[in-house]
Amino acid sequence: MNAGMQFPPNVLAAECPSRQVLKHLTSQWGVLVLLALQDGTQRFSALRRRVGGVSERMLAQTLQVLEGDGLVLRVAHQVVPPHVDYSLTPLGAEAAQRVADLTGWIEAKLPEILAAQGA
Amino acid sequence: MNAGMQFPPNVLAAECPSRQVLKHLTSQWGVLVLLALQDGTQRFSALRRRVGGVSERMLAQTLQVLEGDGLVLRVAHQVVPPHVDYSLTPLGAEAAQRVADLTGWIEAKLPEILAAQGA
DNA sequence: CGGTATACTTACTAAAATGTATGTTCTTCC
DNA sequence: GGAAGAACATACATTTTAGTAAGTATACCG
Repeated sequence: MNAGMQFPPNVLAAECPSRQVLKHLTSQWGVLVLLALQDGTQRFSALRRRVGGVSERMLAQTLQVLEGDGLVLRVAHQVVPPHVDYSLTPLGAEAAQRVADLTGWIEAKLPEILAAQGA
Repeated sequence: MNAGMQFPPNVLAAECPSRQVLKHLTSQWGVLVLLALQDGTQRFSALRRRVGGVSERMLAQTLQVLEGDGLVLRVAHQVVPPHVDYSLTPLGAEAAQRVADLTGWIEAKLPEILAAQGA
């Protein structure tokens, strides 16, 4: 439907829109937020505590991007002080699974990788 | 062994060394190079053509980082003009598989994601 | 009453990633 | 002879990403 789009999608092609999605999913904070959300619905401040080192600004931005891709669901309860719940959409859960596979592998193989770095 | 290291490794912890590896693997060009190398040994210029949009500078830098993590093997034949072969190490092949799972998923679900973006 | 917590936004700054252009060294092709 | 190709390194400019600080409205706790 789109002008620059090609079939099938191919991330190795510079102009393919999948490239943008890839960037979102593999962004530093995108990966970690997806991972954190695997534990279930959480609110902003809880996520911030869970994802080590993320700033409020980056967390907010990352959540907006992921929401824009349909991976994260944002539910704001109209109360004061604010209460907002974030969770994975079904699509987001699938993505989170692949991301978790990758991070899980890294954690498991870290000793080997660290050893290779030393060499 | 390392000072700041913790057990078990946890990417959600800001100080964990797995964070660095994650950044290497999920870097824009890191992902695509790993993917491209799944097709087997290739030389620099071939990789450059295969990975759409990568500059010589970025490709060289990315390959060095991946080599440093023990994921990519670099073999230089001492001839002129230069001939250098790049391939995945066994460790790199495992990583590439997870990365390919993720990118494969993105390519497959791209229509859904694009639809979500429109909404 | 003063401090804390909530979920952000906005403005400004700093750091990191990336691109562009150029040089290298020699060989093959027209 | 001049151009192109190989696999980079290096210097410089630009873009993207990220961090810091401050502001917002209100309610609860002591």
